[in-house]
Amino acid sequence: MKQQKQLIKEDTMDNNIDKLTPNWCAWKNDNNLCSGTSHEQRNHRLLTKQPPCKLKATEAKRKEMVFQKRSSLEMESGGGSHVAEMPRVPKSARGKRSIRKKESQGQVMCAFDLLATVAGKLLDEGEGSLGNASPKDVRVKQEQCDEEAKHFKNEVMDQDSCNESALVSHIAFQRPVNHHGRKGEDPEGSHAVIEDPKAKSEALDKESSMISCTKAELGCNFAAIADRWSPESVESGAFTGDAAAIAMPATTSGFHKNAPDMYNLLDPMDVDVKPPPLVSSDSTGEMPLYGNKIRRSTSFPRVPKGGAGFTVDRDEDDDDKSSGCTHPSTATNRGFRPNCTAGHSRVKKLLACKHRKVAPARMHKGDLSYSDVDRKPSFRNKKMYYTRQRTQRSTFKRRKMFDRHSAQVSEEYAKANTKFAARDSHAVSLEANKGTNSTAFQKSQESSDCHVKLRIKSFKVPELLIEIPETATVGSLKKTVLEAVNAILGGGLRVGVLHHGKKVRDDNKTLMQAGISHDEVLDNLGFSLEPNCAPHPSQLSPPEDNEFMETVDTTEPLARIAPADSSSKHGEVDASQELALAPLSANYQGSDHDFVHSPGGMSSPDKASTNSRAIVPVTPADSNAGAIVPANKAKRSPEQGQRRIRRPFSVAEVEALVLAVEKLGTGRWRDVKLRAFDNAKHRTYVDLKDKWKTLVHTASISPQQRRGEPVPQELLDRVLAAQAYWSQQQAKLQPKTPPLAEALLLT
DNA sequence: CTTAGGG
DNA sequence: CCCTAAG
Repeated sequence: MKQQKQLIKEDTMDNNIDKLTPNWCAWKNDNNLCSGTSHEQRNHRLLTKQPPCKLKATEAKRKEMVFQKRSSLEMESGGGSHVAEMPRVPKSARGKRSIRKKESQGQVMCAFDLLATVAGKLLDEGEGSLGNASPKDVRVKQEQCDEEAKHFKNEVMDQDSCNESALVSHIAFQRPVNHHGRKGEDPEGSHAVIEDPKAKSEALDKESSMISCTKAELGCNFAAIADRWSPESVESGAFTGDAAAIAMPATTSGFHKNAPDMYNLLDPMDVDVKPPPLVSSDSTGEMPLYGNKIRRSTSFPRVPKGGAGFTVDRDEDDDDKSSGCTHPSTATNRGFRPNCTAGHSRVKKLLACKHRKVAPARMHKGDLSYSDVDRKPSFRNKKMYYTRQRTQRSTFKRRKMFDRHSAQVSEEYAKANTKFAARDSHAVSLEANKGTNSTAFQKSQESSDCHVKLRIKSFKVPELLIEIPETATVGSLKKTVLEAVNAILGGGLRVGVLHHGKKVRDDNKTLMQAGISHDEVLDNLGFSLEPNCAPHPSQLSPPEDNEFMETVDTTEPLARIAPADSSSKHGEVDASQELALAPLSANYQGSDHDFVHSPGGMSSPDKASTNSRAIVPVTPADSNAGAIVPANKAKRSPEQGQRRIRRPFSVAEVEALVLAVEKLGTGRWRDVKLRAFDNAKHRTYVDLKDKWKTLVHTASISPQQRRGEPVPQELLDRVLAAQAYWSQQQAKLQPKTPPLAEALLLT
């Protein structure tokens, strides 16, 4: 056992070796054999009392490395299973190196309560920290840009550029620019016109006097607004002065099926940007404010500086049938990987969430949330995933209380509330005792057209955790904060509608049905910006919503934060940020490939190869999707003990699993995990083991008795074959029987 | 932390 | 999927 571990460590730590042997799995196998990783071997050793062969293994590893690499490659490619092993990133590199380093350097997290930020405290506090630079408050982050980091960075860049253009084109294509009234224009023009033909036609069917837009629509509108919170707009102060004006057509329904869409990260892109030019400029890759470093900010169209009114044009049929919230991993984040990665790597978002193990596990490695902080120990571990998950688990109980508490707090922070006030009545402002308030809204209603017009003066943003070198400039700090905000708004944002303090969950209800009518006192209508996590039932019930109803005019603050020097000449900051960021996305991507490729036979080669560079959303299987989402998706389960959501294995995953098991054999689930599901953070080796168990069972029962997504018989056959083979091996207890996976495969 | 198994 | 005993 020990030897095994040691060897594994070596494997993971020795970058050089890793690099020399892309196909480390192969030689690792060998090592395992030597080190007696497999049961047979272990057993054999025990039986034969063979002394551990640590040295032997190690030496063998190096000596045979080359050979192994070659032969294994041949073997794998020839064996019918095209496991295009992507160059693996040594665990050591994937882990939270940055974090580890940070810790060692006595960095301190600098948490900005966005709320406060918005409330205008940011500058005071933020700058204060910088200025006073008490070692405690400032974290110095000095990451070394090792080759891996660079590599990753490059990859990220590439991908991003692709994404960007892709996204832009997407936008351009799907959303012919619609110009709509801007705030201040006559009632007619100020209506948010939803151009969805369906909606329109349906609208006709409805009583014009009915306020029937669905909540989803409302949400979309807000998402649109949120999107406006772009650097440009902020910089220009547009956001500040411009209250977002939304007018919901009295009779716009028919978005039902799109409802889930509102949770989709793609939402922001659906916003109709007023000036077409902007879109185009974006597509050209112009990055007004941030330059290349901040890609995510350029991922979607920005609102013109003028901060002109805009409208939401929501129609896109959603490809995501899954309620964006329920399946965070799969559905929600597809479109925004870049955002997530970028934003999250540097910003630790405190997602509320009493999410249990899941959430942390899903966070990107670069993420460090409060909760994570608590688990510091884990971060030093090379095996992040496992560690994390486990840690979570083990720590979970102990931290129940804490979690609960933080969860609540976070939730509060996570909500941005909106307040509506009759147009004529000035925005109502409640005491923001908590300072958590985020939004101030004004609602203007015109009974004449039955539109409920809302004007959002400001939003509260979820709490953010920001880390920045103490050598960073104030400007960079501002920039960072802005970025953080953007990350949230752009990627992990959801809008919740509160009515009378209660969350209105049914997106298909019309406003009228929900009791939100133009002639109602809308003071009870509120909106909340929430992390784009899977909104779990539990989280939806917050009776305390009222707390969020406080209204604070945060306009000013916002403006102040945003103006960060667009020209960030703070190499340090950027560098560190990038570093932190790059590995993340790279990892993700890499894993992506890994995953996609693993299934070799199954997934079309094209797909696989293309995928690497493909736009994020393309995620084929799903396991990967899951990986992404995790980042900003804090699954919140009020009940700490919430069971993990069930994620049925896709055929692709099954194939990957089968493939891995064929090669590694049963009983080495951790390796299987590493090999085939390294990126599927939601799949633990236990899960894989269980899956295999069920697969074996499934394979042995009649097709009629099988349930769920049918697994190709071919795979099941392989399962049985592999199972048989490996059990036999185990039975034989033959130590020196190398994995005859090939044999199996060739059979 | 991993595995193996039962639930 | 969860939980736990064992190693």
